[in-house]
Amino acid sequence: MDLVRALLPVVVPAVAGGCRAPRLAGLAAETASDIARTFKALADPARVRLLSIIASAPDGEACICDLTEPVGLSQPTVSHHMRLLAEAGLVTREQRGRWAYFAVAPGARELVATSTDAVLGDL
Amino acid sequence: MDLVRALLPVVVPAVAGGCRAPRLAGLAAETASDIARTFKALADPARVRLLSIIASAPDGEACICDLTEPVGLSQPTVSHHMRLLAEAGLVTREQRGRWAYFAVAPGARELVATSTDAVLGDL
DNA sequence: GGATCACATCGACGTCTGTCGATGGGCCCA
DNA sequence: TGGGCCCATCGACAGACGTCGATGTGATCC
Repeated sequence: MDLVRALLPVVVPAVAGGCRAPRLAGLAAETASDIARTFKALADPARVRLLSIIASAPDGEACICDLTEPVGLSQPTVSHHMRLLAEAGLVTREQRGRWAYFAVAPGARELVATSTDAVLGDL
Repeated sequence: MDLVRALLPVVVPAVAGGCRAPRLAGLAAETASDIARTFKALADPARVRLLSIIASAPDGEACICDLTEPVGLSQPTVSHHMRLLAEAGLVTREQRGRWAYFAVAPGARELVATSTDAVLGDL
């Protein structure tokens, strides 16, 4: 039997030898996937830059053609990233004439904050 | 010339037709990569679960053998994920005897918060 | 000292993801 | 009505990523 672990203040089955996990539990698999999806949207340098550009824009919004050049990516690629950000609920998309204007979603900051709390615990 | 965009309160070169980007600027490429690296560590369901398990553990720490079963992954895979979380500065690793104990890093929550502020603006 | 245990590393494999050029669909202006 | 512009979608491709079994490395126990 292992003395070190036996002294730990957790309920451990009295089995000799080996590591007996104290049945720890965390987030459910589905919940974890939802949270990961939010962070995944922020897990790419291009999307981080795109989001920061929009957030710091004078009007708080920008269209694809405003974003292509600053990030140095092709138009389809920028469009693809914006789609992911929109699907994650981090930006909103508004079609005005030929242009598609993107703005940081109202609940974006809170979405990240609550996700963080869900993982780390909101104590 | 496009009337809609010409009325926008941004300095736009007087060029006829086409989208003339108002030279928007956001985070630097290197800064964006650093931030994305933090979020990337949280962009996987398995790592989200692992982190939440550790955060909710009675002692605030857990070893690999405590984590393998709850997430339903092999030991090498869990070890791999913990390595990534540690490299991201989200968890700390402490070797005690045969076991490696992982705990949520002291500055984990702040790391995510400051990263979020850097992207969305800390207004 | 030999057996056992916890963990890290390695090599391999399938899948996901970021990127591009080409193309198509709307909208606007002349 | 025709042409030009913005944007989304498609198909393709390289690279990154998650996962596993097998193996190596220390530390512990008998």
